[in-house]
This record gives sequence, C-alpha cells and structure tokens, in this order.
Amino acid sequence: MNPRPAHKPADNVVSLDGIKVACNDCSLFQLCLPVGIDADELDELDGIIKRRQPLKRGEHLFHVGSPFQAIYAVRSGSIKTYSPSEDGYEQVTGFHLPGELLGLDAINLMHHPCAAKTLETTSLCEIPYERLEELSSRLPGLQQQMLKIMSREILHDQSLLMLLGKRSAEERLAALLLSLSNRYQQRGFSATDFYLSMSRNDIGNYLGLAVETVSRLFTRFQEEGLLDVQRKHIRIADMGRLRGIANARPMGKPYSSGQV
Amino acid sequence: MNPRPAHKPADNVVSLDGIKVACNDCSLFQLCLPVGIDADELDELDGIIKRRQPLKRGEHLFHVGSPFQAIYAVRSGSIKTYSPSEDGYEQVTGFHLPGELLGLDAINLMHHPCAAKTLETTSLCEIPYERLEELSSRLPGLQQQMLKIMSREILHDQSLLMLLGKRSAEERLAALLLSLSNRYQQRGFSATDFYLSMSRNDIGNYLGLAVETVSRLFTRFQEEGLLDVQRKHIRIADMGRLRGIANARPMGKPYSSGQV
DNA sequence: CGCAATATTGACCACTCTCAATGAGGGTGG
DNA sequence: CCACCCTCATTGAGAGTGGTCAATATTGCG
Repeated sequence: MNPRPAHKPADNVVSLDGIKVACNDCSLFQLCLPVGIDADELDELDGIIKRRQPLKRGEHLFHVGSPFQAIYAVRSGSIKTYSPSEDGYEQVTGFHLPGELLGLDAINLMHHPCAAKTLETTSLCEIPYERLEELSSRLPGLQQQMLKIMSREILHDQSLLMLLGKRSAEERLAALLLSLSNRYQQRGFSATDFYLSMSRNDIGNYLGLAVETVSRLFTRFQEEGLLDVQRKHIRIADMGRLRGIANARPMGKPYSSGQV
Repeated sequence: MNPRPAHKPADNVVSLDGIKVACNDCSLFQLCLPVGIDADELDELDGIIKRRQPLKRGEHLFHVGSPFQAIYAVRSGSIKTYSPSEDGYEQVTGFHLPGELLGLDAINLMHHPCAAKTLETTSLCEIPYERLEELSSRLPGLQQQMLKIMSREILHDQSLLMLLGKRSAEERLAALLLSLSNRYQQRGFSATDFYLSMSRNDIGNYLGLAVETVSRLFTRFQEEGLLDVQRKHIRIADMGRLRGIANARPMGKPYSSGQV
C-alpha cells in the first residue's frame, strides 16, 4: 500500500490490499474490515450492494425529507451533508471522503434530516437499508458492526462539538486540516498534500466561521510557514506545529467540574 | 397523565400510563414504547435490567476510559456527561433527564469516551450491554429500536452543532431552556416551571459560553419579561417570545450553498 | 472574451470573553 | 444558633477575536 503522491480531484478511488475484493471495491471496509464477519457472510453483504453511476459535481444524492431507503458509501470523490433550516440558511454537518458512510442519521425517522451534495464527480455504493437490516438480523457480527459504526458517528459529532464550543478560529481550521490529512492517509493518500474539494464557504460554515476569517487564516498559516496554499491545493509544511495549534489547550478557564 | 405542577429536585420519577409496568418502572420506554416489541419480549427485556441504588449528587456513574459494560436509563434525577481533555478542561456533552439513555457512545470502542456525573440524587437502571446484544439478535424489533435510538442521538448532536456553530449567546440559552421544557413536558412535568439541576458553569460550558455571559442573559431575560428566575428555579413567562428568540434566523449570511 | 462565482484583503465595530470585585447560599463546626 | 468558609452567581469595566460591509482579485465557464 504505497501512498499516492497527492490526492487530486477524481483521483481518489480507494483501494485497500488484503481485504476481500468485493468489499474493497465498494469501500465498505467500514462494515467488513473489523472482526466478526467471515468470507461467506461478506459475499452475502456484497450481494445486496448496488453500484451507482457517478454523480457530477453539485448533484444531490438526497434532499432533506427524502425517504430513507439506503445508506451510502463513498467510493471516490467527496460529498458534503448539510441541514438547511428556513430561508436558505444552512449548517454543513460533514464532509465525506472515500470509504466513509453517510445516511445513518436517517434511521430514526426513516427520512433524511440533512441533504447530501457532491463536491466533485463522485461515485458511490448504495446499500438498501431494508435488506441490510434483514441481513444483520441473521449475522450477529454485522449487527454489532452497525452499532459500532453508529456509535463512532456519535463520537465524531461530539468531538466536533468540542471544536465549535471551545476552540478559537485557528484551532478549528488546524483541526479540520489534520482531520482531512488523517482520513486521506488512512485511505492510502498523502497526508501532507491534498486538494480541498469544498469551498471556503463550506469550510467556514462547517467550522462556524465567516468565509473571510477562513481566508485570512489560510494566508496567515501560509505566512507562518505552516502550509503551502494554492487555492484548493494544500500542502502541510509543518505538521508538528499544526498539531500543536489544533491540540492547544481550549480557551476558557480550566473548569473545575464542580463540588463533591 | 396530569402534569405535576413543577419539576423539583428529587421529585421527577417518571411514570407513563398505558405502558407495561416493568418497562414503565424503568424509564425504558425509549426501548419499548415504539412499535416492534410485544409483551413477551418486553418481559425478556425487563428480565435483564438491573435497578441500582440511587447515587448522591456529584457521584460518578462512570469515568472516561471505564470499560463499557452497560447502558443506563435515568429513572429520576439528572446526569451530565462531559469529556475531559488534558488538564481539567472539559466539554459538557449533554444533560440527561428522567427517561433518557446514556452510554451509547461507548459501543464503538467498548470504553466510555466521556464521564457521567450526577447533578442531584439520581436513580438509574442498568442494562448490561452483552445481554442486550444477545437479546436483540433474537428480537429484530429490539434491534431496530436500538439503531433508531442511536440515530436519534446523532440527530441530537447535529442540532447542537447548529447551535454552537451559528447562534448568538441568547439564542443558545433560549434553545436550551426550550429543550429542557419540552423534555420535561414529555415526561409529564410542567413545561413552564422547573428547576435547573446544573450549575451556570455547566450551562455555559455546554453552550460554549462564559459563565458570566450566561448569568447576564438570565438577568436580561428576566428584565425583558421572558423568564422568572430565582437561582435554579425557572419559570417561563413568555413561551412564545422565547421560541421566537430560539428560532431566530441564524447569524451569518443566507449562504447560497454554491453553484450548480 | 466577458460574466459570474469564489477568494482575498482592508477598515470598522460588536459581541462575548477576561479579569476583578461583590453578593448570596449552603454546609460545618464551635 | 450563629459565625465562618467555600462555592456559586451576579455585576461592572476593559479588551480582543472574529463578524460585517465593501472593494478588489482570481478563477472557471459559457
């Protein structure tokens, strides 16, 4: 598994060696990789997965309120999820890179609480939820795995909460860049060199910052030698210092959690 | 189900009519109430639930890193969950009222990513996860219900994200008060009259605000005739206007989500 | 080549944080 | 039963981060 030199748009098809082809092909290692699923079961899972035609940039995978029929795994490209409130105001709730799942937040009410839109040309796998449910009721390993993935999602949201609640603007941006870096690296891409498929606007929205602030931060980081920024192409020049910023002690007082 | 006049500390034992006693007793209607579980199955579920002795204010239910063995349902009292990072800095991630579950975020890694601490005398039910897993592999209805609950948790976190990312201080506090109001009302307590079991410090931390800001907001809301505040005792005097504040258009620009 | 969308940069200002002091409860011990 | 202490809550004054508004670049696309 030699890292590609850089992640470029439309160049980010996942491949993971040592994992069953079927699963691999579909970026479903989140469901399959961990323990608890054997070869036969994997074939079964593979059987219910549909490959979809790639979506072009800016197309919607689903809208708010769409009936929930399937969860999706990104094969290549990237997707943003966002929940529009009234009047065109939105909150971007996540960016989904190859190998990552989306749609889990729809299980509760059986319709999508957020919309999903491609940030570039994107291909996906579709996993019909009904059949997944049926399958997982027969395969305890799969069921456990589902719960774990959901749980991980909760964890992710909670770390984001920490980010929005207690971090300064530069800490937030640093954290996002490191998150993307890690996630690309996990998929076999370069950790220091990648393209941002999302706009500055999306980044600002996601991090709870104004676009202008994001822009200023990118230039500042560049000036300070942390990054090489060329529009959407990012090179992390000083990973160590970037980590230092992202992991800085949150603002606010040390907060002694109370009495007793 | 006649609403109690006000929720007071140690007065908030849940009771829901029309639901099986066993389940009712244990505030587990989240697992049982919705479709998909019949009487026999409910007895089985009831069988694995343990009642615990009440915890006193300030006691921990679990710490960060504690091995995950059970999920918990609050019967009476209230609990805060928080994830300490290094050096005593914390992020309060949630307040859990009677009838609500906690511990779901531990399923992924099998240890608790956050700590749970009682805000007052609190009694709980304990549901051993191993046995719940085993049971839910036999009862498809229960399994579905588990997924739904997890999914709801994700939803909840996402609305919090919106709150922290795009809302002004007063919108955040208004939203929290309304959330508590709704949750108390759902459990049969007064929607306009309740006690805050958490400190101003906890509130500020949860909402990403300084304690002083929270305090100032309470006095301002009082002056404006929205609330009657007497320390921890809150009476919502103008529910309509409070809703107006909480649902105000988020700050920032209307955000036209991009091209295409 | 020109328009439209996106990004960058600057000036100004407001919201909220920080620091600091005071006030109010709640518990403990004399 | 009251004095004392400790924690929590409130209030004020000042400062700073990040938002708003506005003008200018840059890019991409038809």
